Amino acid sequence: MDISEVVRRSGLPASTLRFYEQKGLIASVGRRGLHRVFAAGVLEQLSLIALGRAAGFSLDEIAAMFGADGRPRIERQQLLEKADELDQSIKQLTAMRDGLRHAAACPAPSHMECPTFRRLMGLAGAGAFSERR
Amino acid sequence: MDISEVVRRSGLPASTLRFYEQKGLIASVGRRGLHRVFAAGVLEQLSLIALGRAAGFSLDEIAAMFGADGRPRIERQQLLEKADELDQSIKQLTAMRDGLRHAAACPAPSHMECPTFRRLMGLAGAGAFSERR
DNA sequence: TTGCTACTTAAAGTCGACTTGAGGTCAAGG
DNA sequence: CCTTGACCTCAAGTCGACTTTAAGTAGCAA
Repeated sequence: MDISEVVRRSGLPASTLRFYEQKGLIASVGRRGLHRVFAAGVLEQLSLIALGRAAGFSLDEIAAMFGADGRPRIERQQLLEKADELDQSIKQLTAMRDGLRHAAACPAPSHMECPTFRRLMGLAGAGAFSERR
Repeated sequence: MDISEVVRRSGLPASTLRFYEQKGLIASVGRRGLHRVFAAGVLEQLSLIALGRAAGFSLDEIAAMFGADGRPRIERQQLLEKADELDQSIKQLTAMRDGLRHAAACPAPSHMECPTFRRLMGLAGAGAFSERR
């Protein structure tokens, strides 16, 4: 496959593919002239990268999950840790969502008079939501 | 209050306070010599900013929520829209968390042989989790 | 009055994940 | 054979939210 086919089948721009290759996340199997040639497996690798990104791993972390052979070797421990992080995020986002919905429905003239809103503000001010995103 | 007291009571570094002032998010009530003097209300404003950030609003969006007087005027509509966005995120994160937990527990020798994991990969590769974070 | 130190400014730097631009090469179709 | 346009490289730019640095000023204790 040449790069244009990978672009077509992955939906990613060519610049991203070159960037990923430079970072060591994917590899081309060789060149035809100057042009990169990719193996079909690169599409699966790209899906895995997308999954890792969506789960919140950095590109460097994802790079570390590929062995020298290009096959993934993912520690189950790492998945569990990330799942726990996601649990934290989900809890916070849920509290935030409920707070926002309450404030939107709250009859107080200004949000500043709504105790629910103020409680959420207090939490945020105290850093209860820091270290996320 | 001088800046050091705001630092102490808000937990934010002075550089952030100056940056927020420059962005128009907060305002000092004047100067004592060169030194900024802040009104007590700035602490509440900072909490509100922290809340906005935690909910996923950008600093520019938050700035737009303050009237010229410094009092917040927040559209209920905007809160509902953000709540809906959060719902989306929560759904995706939940799916991701469950998928990771499954993969961690899955007896398949490699994650690549786990159908649940592969399904999640497929979704990610197809962009099902794009436009988040 | 001196001197310490906390404050001030403006500009530049950081971080992650890419994108963009300038300038160059070459495989393939006519 | 020649043109075309898809591909190449390397460096620099972008975005958001700050932080850092360098150089300067002034409030307050002694």
